[in-house]
Amino acid sequence: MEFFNKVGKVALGSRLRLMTAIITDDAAKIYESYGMHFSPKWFPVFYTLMNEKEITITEIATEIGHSQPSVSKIIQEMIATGLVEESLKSSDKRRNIVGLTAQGWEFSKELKLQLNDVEAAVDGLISESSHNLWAALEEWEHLLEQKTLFKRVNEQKKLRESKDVKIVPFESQYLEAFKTLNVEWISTYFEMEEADYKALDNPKEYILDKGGKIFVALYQNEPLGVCALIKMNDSEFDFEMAKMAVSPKAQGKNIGFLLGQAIVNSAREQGAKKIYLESNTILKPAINLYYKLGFQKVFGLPTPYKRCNIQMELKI
Amino acid sequence: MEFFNKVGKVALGSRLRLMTAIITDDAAKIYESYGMHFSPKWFPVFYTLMNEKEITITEIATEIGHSQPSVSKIIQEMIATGLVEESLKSSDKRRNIVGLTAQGWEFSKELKLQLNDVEAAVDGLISESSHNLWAALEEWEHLLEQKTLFKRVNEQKKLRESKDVKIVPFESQYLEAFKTLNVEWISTYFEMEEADYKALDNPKEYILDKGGKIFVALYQNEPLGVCALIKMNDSEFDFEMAKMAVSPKAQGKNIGFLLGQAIVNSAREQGAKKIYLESNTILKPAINLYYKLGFQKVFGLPTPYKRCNIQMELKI
DNA sequence: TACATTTGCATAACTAGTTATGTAATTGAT
DNA sequence: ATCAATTACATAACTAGTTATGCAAATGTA
Repeated sequence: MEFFNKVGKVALGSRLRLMTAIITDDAAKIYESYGMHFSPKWFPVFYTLMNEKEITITEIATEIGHSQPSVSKIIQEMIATGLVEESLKSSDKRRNIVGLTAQGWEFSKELKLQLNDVEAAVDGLISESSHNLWAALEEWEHLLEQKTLFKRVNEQKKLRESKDVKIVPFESQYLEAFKTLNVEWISTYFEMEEADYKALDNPKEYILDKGGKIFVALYQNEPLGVCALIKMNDSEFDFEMAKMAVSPKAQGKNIGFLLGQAIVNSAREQGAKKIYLESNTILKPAINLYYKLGFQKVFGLPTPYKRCNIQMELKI
Repeated sequence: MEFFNKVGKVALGSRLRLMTAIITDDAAKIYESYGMHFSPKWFPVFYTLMNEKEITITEIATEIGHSQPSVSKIIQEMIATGLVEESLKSSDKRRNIVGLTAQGWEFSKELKLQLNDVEAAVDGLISESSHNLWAALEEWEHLLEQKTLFKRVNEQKKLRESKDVKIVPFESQYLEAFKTLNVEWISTYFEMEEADYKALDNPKEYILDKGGKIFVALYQNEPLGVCALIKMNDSEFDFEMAKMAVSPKAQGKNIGFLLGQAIVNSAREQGAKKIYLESNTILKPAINLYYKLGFQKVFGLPTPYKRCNIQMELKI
């Protein structure tokens, strides 16, 4: 298909569907040419019955990776042709234990011959090709089980968008953003407190003039994230990371991580030994982010905030 | 899937279907996470419209390898969401020329970003795997175009069944088979002639005693094919291959070829220089077989048979 | 110029799967 | 012992494709 070369690998799904159609169409012809009245879609179920002798419908479904209704329908069709019988001995009347009939067993002998031929043909195809389709499918099942395509694409998205994020030092034009972004999330999850208003209304006095820093994340030149590095009173070398806020509409762009990195780098440049932070465990993505940045839980330090129920520290 | 390892490569179709389902399920999630109201199945059509600007439904169908009704339905769905408009200028009123709306073009910009992410994710998967699924699919499309799976399986069947075919010299117990197998095909396509009855009723006198041979093909100990090598009157070293007959129920087991080989080998052992045969061009599989055995057309020799319209010869 | 054939498309009916739902039988918890 | 929860299954309704069919428009041909 010329089309696939044009579109590129995003059409993987379409290409797979086409190949599936080609193969199953031929499968139907193959059964016919062997004089077998057998639908290709019956195969996984029939094969399972050949090996398991007696088994319930749900067991077959999990074995072959189909839905239970799918197996249910297939079994009904095979009963109609006389290959399978149902309601075999079971004390549990919900369960429908099915197995092959004498005719089914007879048929399985013919089927085995055909399977050998098909297997040989597929092996031939594999040996003629330099890329092993069968092995590739097996490998992809594995890789996608470990991390879905969805997750992989989202990682790419984050990566791309984080390239458009610029972390810049605070300027007076970002005064409003610094306050509104913080008020937004704090008042969503908690109540604004006295200490919040102090820092958000007067960042110059409470943060910058005391030797702290504020960083702003710009996405397409709009300030969508902020975070402060505040010098702690007790020690020359201790800082607090606080007032991190990212706009909900900019979530998933890695902004939190980039701000955190900027904070840590800045602290390091200033010769910091420790960075401390306070948070609340209901903010799960934030806590995960802090761990990712290298923070560890600590206990028992005093705090002015009611909402604080977890304290963390990063030793530099 | 444990199942596929048990079953082996005959389940290729099932495995492909499962992988297709996994990929398209994730595709739907991906569009959703980008905030796009877009169904994955629309993609090939939409992509074509992005590149072709204006195009008819049938043209799209051939381009992307779908059926025309499939494209017809997809276009209707996309018109309903406002991405596509139809009935664009055309003097031919049967044709429905479709193209993207302004909204469609707007959407295509977003889509391109997403496509980059997907392509990067798929490339990532390919580089993580040792078997390239994308390349394998492309290769298989090619290989199956050249020779379908159906044909490949049939070749394997022939190969297997020809192993169960034994070619043995004539014995008196095969007298009846020699006649009935020949009468069967001759009277199907032509009329029995005087010369037929002579040879079929008295093979000893007319064939064997004159230094000829008859071979019988046994499949599961049943005589299902016969063929004679007859010494020609004019020369010590010339033979005729005649009275080849294979039962219709044993077709496709390579029996004709095996009989032909036996005849040729026997002639060679007796020091033959030429083998001659007579046939009719309506018997296409037979003529093909003779070519396969190495026979070439010759012209103008006398023959007692009305049904003969082609004469062939193999020089040894 | 008339009429048969071909073309382009929509619609209907089918296929092989899915999810959602209802029901009877069994199991578990008080 | 009773009642809620779970389980096994069938059935219904949906999805994404297919082939079959019918109709109107265009083309080809005598």
